[in-house]
Amino acid sequence: MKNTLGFQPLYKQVYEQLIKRISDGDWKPSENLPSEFALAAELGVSQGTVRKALNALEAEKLVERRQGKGTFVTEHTNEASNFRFFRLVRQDGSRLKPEGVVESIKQRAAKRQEQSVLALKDKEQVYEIRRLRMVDQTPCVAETIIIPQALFPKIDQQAAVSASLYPLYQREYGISVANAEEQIQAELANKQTAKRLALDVGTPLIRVDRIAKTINNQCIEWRSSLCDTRSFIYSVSVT
Amino acid sequence: MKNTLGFQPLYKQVYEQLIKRISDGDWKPSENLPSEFALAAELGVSQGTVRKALNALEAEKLVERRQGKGTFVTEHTNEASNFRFFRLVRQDGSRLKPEGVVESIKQRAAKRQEQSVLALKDKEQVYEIRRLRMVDQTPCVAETIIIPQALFPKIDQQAAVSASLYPLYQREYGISVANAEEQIQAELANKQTAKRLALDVGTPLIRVDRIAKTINNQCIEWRSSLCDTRSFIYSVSVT
DNA sequence: GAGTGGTCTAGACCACGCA
DNA sequence: GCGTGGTCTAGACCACTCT
Repeated sequence: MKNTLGFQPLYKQVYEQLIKRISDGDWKPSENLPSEFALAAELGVSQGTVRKALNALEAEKLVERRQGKGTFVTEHTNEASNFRFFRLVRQDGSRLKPEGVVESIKQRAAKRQEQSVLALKDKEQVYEIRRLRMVDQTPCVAETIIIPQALFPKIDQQAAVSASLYPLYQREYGISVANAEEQIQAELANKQTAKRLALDVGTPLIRVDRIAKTINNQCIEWRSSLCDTRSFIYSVSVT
Repeated sequence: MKNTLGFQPLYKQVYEQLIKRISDGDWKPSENLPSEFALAAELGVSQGTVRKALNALEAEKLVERRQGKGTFVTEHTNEASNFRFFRLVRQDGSRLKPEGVVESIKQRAAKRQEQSVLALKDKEQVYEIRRLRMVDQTPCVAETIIIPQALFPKIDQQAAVSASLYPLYQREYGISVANAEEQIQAELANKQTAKRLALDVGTPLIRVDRIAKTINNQCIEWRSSLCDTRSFIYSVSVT
């Protein structure tokens, strides 16, 4: 790893190298990476350069570093994943702990739009998961989740689909969601949605369309959530 | 600035010191900060420590650094400010350049909720600005903006209120918006909103409530935007 | 060419976690 | 007491900008 051929700064090369090895599964979630000195020796760079790469990985939440313990691949626990990706909060700003109720899981061929969003081949299979998220026994979000069958085989036989999905993706399939794009629109509850969320037809809802991506920017989930925002509010900070 | 008394790391102290001097106006927007070596000499620390502080400031978009030129206090231009804080995009993801049409600017006493959000005293005065944002001659957002009169004197006499406001705040009043919290709810267009946005009563809209803060976390604006999301979509990335 | 930030290195010392 | 990451320093060299 000399700098003679590379156009990229050394620490960037180290960064990419580490990303590759993490996504290859060289180190599992919650597993210890080698120490800074060990990585530096292995890659033939100084410890400071490795540190810069590791700090960048930490900033993107791909690893967690703890003084005295070491560097760990970020693990999606139910709490952390929920805190990071579930953006509905109470009026006072406090966070929710929603439970999931699975309505249905179907396997079918991907529709055209799903093919393009998830980069699927023609006629490729997907799972369509329909869930309700409940807070205090009251439904507040109706989700439709589309994931490629090839990436998540037999997920319809998993009992844990009612919990947070991202920990399941990571634990059972080795797929970690690294970031997501969300798009929000307003719409009215139709008859079916009204029934799912136990509210009146014509109630205004927000539709949150999320495309979730891995560390390699591969799109692995398309999730559409209809949220009743009378009790809970979608909250985000702009920096 | 020795480390004997400080509980904080040196670079953090430097960081806070620089924030203070920026918000005191020691350096104006788009003005050059001293070089790393000059700051290091002045503060009695090494250049590497100053660099760490400056990089942190850059990560929070408070300064911009350019190789060969120097470090500058971030300037809110119309384009940059719009790109950063205006989150509606077209269906294809491309960004909008909205124009503003001022409907009214009134001065009045702050209401109770405004007092608490903006940390105002009883009976303190605010401006209430009502604007429409237009794209291609079509109104898509109806805004109500509340700002303390004490911070923005005579803003009702400014011609530039129809443009992006944050550049105006910075240029005319020396107040820079550093970050914001947005909360989103769905609601139906009432008669007045329907008229403002030229759509039917009962059309579903998203209400985006934004609280904008300065570098010192002082809340300086409360903005409520009603957005027609049939043509444009609120877009945000979750990391 | 002079001055700026960007990269890379090497080494010292500190704070934390654990056996 | 050892190994980890966290801080701080000092110095070398590179890349970019301006004059």
